[in-house]
Amino acid sequence: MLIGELAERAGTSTRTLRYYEAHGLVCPRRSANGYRVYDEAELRVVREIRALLDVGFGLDDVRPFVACLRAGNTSGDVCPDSVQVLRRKLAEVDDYLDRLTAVRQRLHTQLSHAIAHREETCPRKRQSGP
Amino acid sequence: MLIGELAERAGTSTRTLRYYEAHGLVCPRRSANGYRVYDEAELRVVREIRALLDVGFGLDDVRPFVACLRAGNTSGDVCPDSVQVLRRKLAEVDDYLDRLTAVRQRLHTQLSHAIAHREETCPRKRQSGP
DNA sequence: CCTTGCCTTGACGCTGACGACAAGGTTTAG
DNA sequence: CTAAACCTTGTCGTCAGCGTCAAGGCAAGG
Repeated sequence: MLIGELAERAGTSTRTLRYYEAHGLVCPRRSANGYRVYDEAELRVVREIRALLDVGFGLDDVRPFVACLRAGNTSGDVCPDSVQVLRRKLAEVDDYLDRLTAVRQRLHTQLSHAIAHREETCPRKRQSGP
Repeated sequence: MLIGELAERAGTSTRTLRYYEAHGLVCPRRSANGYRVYDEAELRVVREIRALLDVGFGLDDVRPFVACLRAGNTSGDVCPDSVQVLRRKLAEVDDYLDRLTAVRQRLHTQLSHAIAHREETCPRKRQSGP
């Protein structure tokens, strides 16, 4: 399978695949003319990468999962390193959720206050100011 | 007040203040030698900007609040445009919270599954594989 | 006069995951 | 022969909010 086919089957671009390769996530063989040749297994790898990136992982976070798949596992998340990343990411997400919830609360309060204050400040369009 | 003093009092850097100016958020007078001169009111403006950026707003989102303060209001969020931005941002945050919650759920499930699968795959260090 | 410490503009660096384009080689079909 | 449709490497651009020099002007103290 050449890069174009893999890209289409994985729902991404050739640029992206070359980018992953440059960062050591995939390492295709080369045919005589220098073309990248991927085998079927790489499709699953690329899909794993994409899925994890979509969830907010960085390329570095993805590496253990790729290695896990390469090690012959049917799923990329069953290896210790992957589990560790999962734990860390879960904690990060929890943290972010907390902060975001706090921000939400703050915005909500601010909005209510602003509206109330507006009622008070500009009850009608007329103003009696100096 | 010169730029250095404002930066320190606002808890930020001179670079940041010049950046805000370049993006039309502050517009100080200039003294004879070309130095930026800010008055006290700008301190509140800069603090408002910082507070909103910390909450995840972009510079464009901040503009209405600055204008609102400049219009003489004691608070930057009482003007219609600010309220509109607040509403939009609140909606965005709610949206993000939803997605993040979904991701959290997914990570949680994946983690449980991975650990369970690991118990199953590697109960002891020995393996009887092919 | 010299140093110190402010200030000025200008321009590049950074982070991440690519998109877009350039300039060219290869293979196949007509 | 040539066009089409693949492929190659390399380089620059993107978004945001600054950090970090660089090179120089201005003011005050010793």
